[in-house]
Amino acid sequence: MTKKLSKHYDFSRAQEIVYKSWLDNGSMSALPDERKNRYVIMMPLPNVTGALHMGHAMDNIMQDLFIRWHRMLGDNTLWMPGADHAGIATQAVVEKRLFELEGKTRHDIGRQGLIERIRAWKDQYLTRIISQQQGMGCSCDWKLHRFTMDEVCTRAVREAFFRFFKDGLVFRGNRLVNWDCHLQTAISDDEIVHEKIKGHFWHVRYPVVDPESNEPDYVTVATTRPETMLGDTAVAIHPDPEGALNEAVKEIEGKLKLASKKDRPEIESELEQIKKRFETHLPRLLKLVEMTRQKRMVVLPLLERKIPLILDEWAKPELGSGCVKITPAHDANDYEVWLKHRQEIDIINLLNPDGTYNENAGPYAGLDRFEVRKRVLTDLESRGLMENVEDREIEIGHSDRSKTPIELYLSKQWFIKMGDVEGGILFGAGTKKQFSAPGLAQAAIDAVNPEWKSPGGRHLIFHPDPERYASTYKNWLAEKRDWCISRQLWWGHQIPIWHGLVKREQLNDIQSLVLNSEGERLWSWITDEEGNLVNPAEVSGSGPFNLLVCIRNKEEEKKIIPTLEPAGLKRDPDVLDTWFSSALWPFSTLGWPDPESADVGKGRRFLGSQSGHPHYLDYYYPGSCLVTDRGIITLWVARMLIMGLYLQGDVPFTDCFIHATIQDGKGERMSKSKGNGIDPNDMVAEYGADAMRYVLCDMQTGTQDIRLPVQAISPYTGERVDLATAKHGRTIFTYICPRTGKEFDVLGTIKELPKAKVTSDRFDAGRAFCTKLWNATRFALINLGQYEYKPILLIDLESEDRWILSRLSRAIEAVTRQLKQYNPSAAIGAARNFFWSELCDWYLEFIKPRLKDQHKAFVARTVLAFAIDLVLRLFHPFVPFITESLWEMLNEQAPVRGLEEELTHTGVLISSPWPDSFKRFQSKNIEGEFDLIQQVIRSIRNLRVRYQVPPATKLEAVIKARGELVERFGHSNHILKNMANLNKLTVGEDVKRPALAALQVEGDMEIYLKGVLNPEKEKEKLMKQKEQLNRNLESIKKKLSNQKFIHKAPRQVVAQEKKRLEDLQTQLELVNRNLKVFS
RNA sequence: GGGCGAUUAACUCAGUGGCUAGAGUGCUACCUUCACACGGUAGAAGUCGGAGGUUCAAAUCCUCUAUCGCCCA
Repeated sequence: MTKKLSKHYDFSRAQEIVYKSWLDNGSMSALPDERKNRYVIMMPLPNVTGALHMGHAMDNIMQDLFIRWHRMLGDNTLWMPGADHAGIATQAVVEKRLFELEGKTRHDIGRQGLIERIRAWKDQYLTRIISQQQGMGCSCDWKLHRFTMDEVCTRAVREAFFRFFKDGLVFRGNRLVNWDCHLQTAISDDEIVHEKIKGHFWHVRYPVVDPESNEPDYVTVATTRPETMLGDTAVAIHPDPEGALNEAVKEIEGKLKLASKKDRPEIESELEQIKKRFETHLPRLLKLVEMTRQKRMVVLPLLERKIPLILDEWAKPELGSGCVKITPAHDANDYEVWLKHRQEIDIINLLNPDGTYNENAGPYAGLDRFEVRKRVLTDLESRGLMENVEDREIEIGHSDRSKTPIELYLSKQWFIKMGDVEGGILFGAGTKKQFSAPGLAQAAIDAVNPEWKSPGGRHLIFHPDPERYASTYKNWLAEKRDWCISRQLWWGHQIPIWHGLVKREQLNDIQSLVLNSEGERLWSWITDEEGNLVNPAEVSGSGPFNLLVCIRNKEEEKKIIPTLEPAGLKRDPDVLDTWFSSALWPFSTLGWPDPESADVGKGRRFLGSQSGHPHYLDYYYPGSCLVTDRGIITLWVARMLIMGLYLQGDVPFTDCFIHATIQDGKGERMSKSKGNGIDPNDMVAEYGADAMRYVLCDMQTGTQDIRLPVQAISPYTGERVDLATAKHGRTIFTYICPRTGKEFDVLGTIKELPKAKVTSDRFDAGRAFCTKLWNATRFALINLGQYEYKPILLIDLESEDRWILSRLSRAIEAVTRQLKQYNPSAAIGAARNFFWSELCDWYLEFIKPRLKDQHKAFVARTVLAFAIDLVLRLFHPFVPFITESLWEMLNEQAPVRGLEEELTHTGVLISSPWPDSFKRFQSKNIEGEFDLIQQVIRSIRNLRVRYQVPPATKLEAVIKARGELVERFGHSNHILKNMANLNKLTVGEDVKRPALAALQVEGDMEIYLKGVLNPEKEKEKLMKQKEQLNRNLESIKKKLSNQKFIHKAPRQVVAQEKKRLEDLQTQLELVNRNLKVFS
């Protein structure tokens, strides 16, 4: 059968068969058992927004690598797969499609209608995502697959929210959101496209109220959005304009000192202008500061409203007039100012949700924002309040979805309190791991402190660069900014709070309901104006009261809603931030709060205890390692830590491996929506899963970013077009085929253009590797013949066997060490280096003669089978399909492998043991000997190339070397003759230089190749060598003559240099002596 | 604007103070040798972004600077 093995690996067939066998054997199942050593990875949930791209592939393959490695190490492994409903992103995609295809908005089809559409979308993409993951070989337990909106997760979300609420950590407050006036929804920062456009900077005068004779009668403020002035509630001035100007001068002077000549004039003029301000602006600003202290006011033109002057550092004396208008409800910076001055100034919202101005805009009420701008400008002009207008490039945020300009809009949102809380917070309440910490954020910060330990004795470490990523994490958490958890969406977990104004008498009904429910099943509070929560039982007054009721679960809802709704309480329409549910992922998936009663759905694995083993939550929480991209350290990792600590009393995982971000050839982040995303399925189809995995593993070094140049396959010629250099067509998603000059699309955005597949020739290397591995194993299988294992003694081994075993042992050590250090590239590099450069390039060649020799074949076969077995194990976590296929063939040919003892295996590679390092095989002597042999063989090959002697021509060689070396060559004579294709080899200390022979000086050896000679060539070569030697000698001599080096450098380094000097001198003498011969 | 990081061969990347700075791809020459041409052998190719500093010694540490990327505002 093996003889029929094709030269190339048929990956598509192999992948299908192998994956099915893993599924059938239950090789990927996670079941609690008696093992104490577990390894748990919770998959970073892909969004159901769309299909996966190469960034996800990297993430999944890194996880699979570590899961497979730990499975082979004998750990009980769980890799939990799943997907995220991704609220905003998914709803946006579906809404966009709805509008494009049917011209409808969500309001046309209603909440239920939209949710159904999104569910259908989700089902479609979830299927696609899973097929992509299975296609690349992910060995997760699919029977555990979770979705953030399935029953198990939904229950966990409710429970978690309830606990936060009950502990007083949820509150409602104001917040500026990005408002899309067209779609009438808040949108996230990622959905804003920033564009630079040519705009204007209008300088407007605000008259001072009752100015005295020595006072200015107006202040000038500048704005790019004049219509927002209607919402101004103050004008700010820097509290210390002189100091601020001095600072500015200092800074520019500092810049000037370091500036290049070219940049100087510009900086000098800038400096000049600021210095002038001490005369032109400062007196006026100082006067205004004084007036501010006297609580003076200015008049807001058009509305004739009096607004105060305030002191705030946000006003920059070095810019504009030095004064700045404050519009808290429609500008993020101004809102910050308002927060600081909320006792002194108002906040005025001007907008209606549809983008028209409301009653606060006085005469402008009811007009659209664009119309308001026009009228405000005309009115200011006509009143002579417009000082001047500048042209200026301004940045405007547009909604990615409606393409209309974004407004900032003040709205009520729900928050979780991240800061410290008086009296601290109890973490892990009700578990065996209770502890107290000052606040949610603080607890998560503590968790990365190496000194800190959870009650379970754990903390979190980032890899591969612990400090860098921990600092990203800590810096973000240290701000302790409250977490806004509400979103004005329909797709997601609706906030389980019912609220509204309740009259005194109805309050009693609700209160009795609270009292009637059992224990802690229900919790409710009344908010006061500040958003603080008060127990209804303690409320006095006649109302109405603003009441919030949080209901813990669906069963309770049924009982309580009939009372709540008639009383005027309505469920909050908002849904929770997607990250709220994904932050619970490490335990919501395991059935928390109660695995025994978790409703897992059809065909899924039961999470309760079975066969006397603990249930999933007890057994698999806390997990081991989170594998993700650095982009979500704050959004997700930090929040998982908070949730884990707060609800379980322990970190959700002890290690966090941050892998590289994949970029395209231009250095831009890869994403499907940019058109530079590669679909892993396409690569799997073109190159095979293993080839793709091989390259991704090889690319995963320590650095943050990896460029993966992408090419489109031209639909016209089938040739590859590099997208980093290709010319764009009419949009950024279309390119011009260089051969035909015709345009094609990479995303399918323009229907009349053909769509090109995106690929990358970077994967060629992976395919080449797979072919090599395939053929090396094929070679072994062919040559094993009727091999039957018998134990052999180490004394039976030839020197090349001992050499390859020594190298193999070191390779196993290196791969294992690099995996421990989270360096997949170095790990696969060590494995490849052994396999390709040592096993294939040398050892297989060494043993070819023995394999043909009946008497010598057995030992060679034994070592060969042994080495191939271990190579397949070493490569399995990286390239699982091909290794598993080859494993099956190897088992057929040679079911038992081993040297002195049999190697154990399970029949399938996925669950066979990771190799021990066989340290006893390591020998420096034998490795040194083979270094020498390789050196000689290379020299002879080199001579052949120089004299163009075909490799097939047999030659005679003579080596002159020191006595100890001569002895070494003694027992490897046959190897040298074989590898260098010699018919005769003479080695000795005193051998004579053959008359007609080319020469290579290698260290202190002289290697002669008989039968060819060109004195000129020899001379040239030796001269070159001499030059090189002299250069090196000079630098060493210089070093050694430096007394400081002799005295200060470590003794070892000095000794090493001295030794090198000697070696080089010996070699130089040899070269010189031979030069004389040819002259 | 703040933070983090990158800049090393044509390309993609290793290399955290000490041999002549490495690998893979690509390139050049030769080789269809009975595992593999998705292969083999040999080779060419780098003033380590720039400037300054610390050190006996710098790609590596420090300062500044340029360019690019990411996160946050």
